[in-house]
Amino acid sequence: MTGTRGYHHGDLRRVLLTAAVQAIQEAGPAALSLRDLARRAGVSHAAPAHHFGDKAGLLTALAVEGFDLLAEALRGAGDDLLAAGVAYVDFAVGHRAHFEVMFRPDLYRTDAPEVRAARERAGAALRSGVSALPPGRATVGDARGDALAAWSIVHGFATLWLAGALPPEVGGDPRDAARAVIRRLFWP
Amino acid sequence: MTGTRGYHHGDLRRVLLTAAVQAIQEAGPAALSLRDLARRAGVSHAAPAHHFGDKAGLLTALAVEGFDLLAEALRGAGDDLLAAGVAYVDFAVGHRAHFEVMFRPDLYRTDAPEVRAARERAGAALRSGVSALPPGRATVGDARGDALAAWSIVHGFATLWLAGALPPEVGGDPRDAARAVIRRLFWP
DNA sequence: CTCAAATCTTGTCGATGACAAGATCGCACC
DNA sequence: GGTGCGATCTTGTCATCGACAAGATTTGAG
Repeated sequence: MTGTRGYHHGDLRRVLLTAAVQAIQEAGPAALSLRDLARRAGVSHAAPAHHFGDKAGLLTALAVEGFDLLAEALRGAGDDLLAAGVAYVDFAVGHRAHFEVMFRPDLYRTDAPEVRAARERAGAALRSGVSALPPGRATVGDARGDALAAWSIVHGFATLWLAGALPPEVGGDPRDAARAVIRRLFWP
Repeated sequence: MTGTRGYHHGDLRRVLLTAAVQAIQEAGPAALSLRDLARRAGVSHAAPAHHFGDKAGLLTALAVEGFDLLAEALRGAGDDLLAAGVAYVDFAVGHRAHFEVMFRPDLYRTDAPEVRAARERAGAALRSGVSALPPGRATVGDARGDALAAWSIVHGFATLWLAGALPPEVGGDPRDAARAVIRRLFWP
């Protein structure tokens, strides 16, 4: 139970997921290799298949974990729109590997029941974070449209940040830059 | 010059790029295979390497082409902010393969000089599209911040749309949905 | 204590990317 | 009109990868 010795690893599933996060942070999801993960974990090349079936299975598990981590982060931000937006960007930067997998439907099985459920939990947290518009800026009509606009702007900023597409003038702190961007949406 | 006969293909480079666009649209960039492209083009498995060096080289060429197509699309939209935003989303949906490669730095050589140049051309077109804010909504301070917010919201919407992450209530026409989202940024 | 299921290993196959070496073509130059 | 050289494409090869099959080891329920 304490480590990696013995025939049975003890907690291989978790170790593989953690190694996958590490590997994706280093070289992106495209370069991910199950055999490399097995080497990192000190097990044989076929061990990962037992826990995840195939590569898409491992990434499916990673996506589920990612949506749950995102839901948790958004809940922690409370009902404040600005805080929720910053939390979204902060999650993307802080859990880059999860985030990069979650929105790449060609990499995993988006229709798996666990994925649907986790995605729904994150969606509920997101809607809750957007539900409270700033005072003096009541919803004029379509609250769903407000939510979509808010999601779009934070998702776009996070994606551009992660892609390294933003010019250097934006600065080095994603939270500060994100705040300035979000403010322009509902505090014009 | 007219086709694929003979030892020399005639226009293999272009044919391979077109086949790559097709293949990426079918199965995503992760499933792209140089040997599959060679089969589609009717050439040997090593022919692509001559034109692009390696897989990253082919995707680099695809990214350059994508940034140039984007610049062209944005210039076509003129100086209208709303039109430029819709054009951005329209480009992402209409040139899905290019767009999915352009913002994935782990897939190609983002520091190649041709990439830097093409990216700069697209960036200039983008800034020009955002330069003219709607009447009655003059820039209060930071025009660069306005541009970043506009880029973020259209990029985020396009990415979420392509990922199939948006709920069905958004509707089937990305241009209409994008217009509604963009309007919330500068016409609150 | 026994045995079945869970876990991991070894072995293998087809596919892939990258590289090397050779064949063929086209064109500038004489 | 030839000729040689560079560009283009082919064939051959190797290490790596994902997936699968079959076997070995361990755990734990009964």
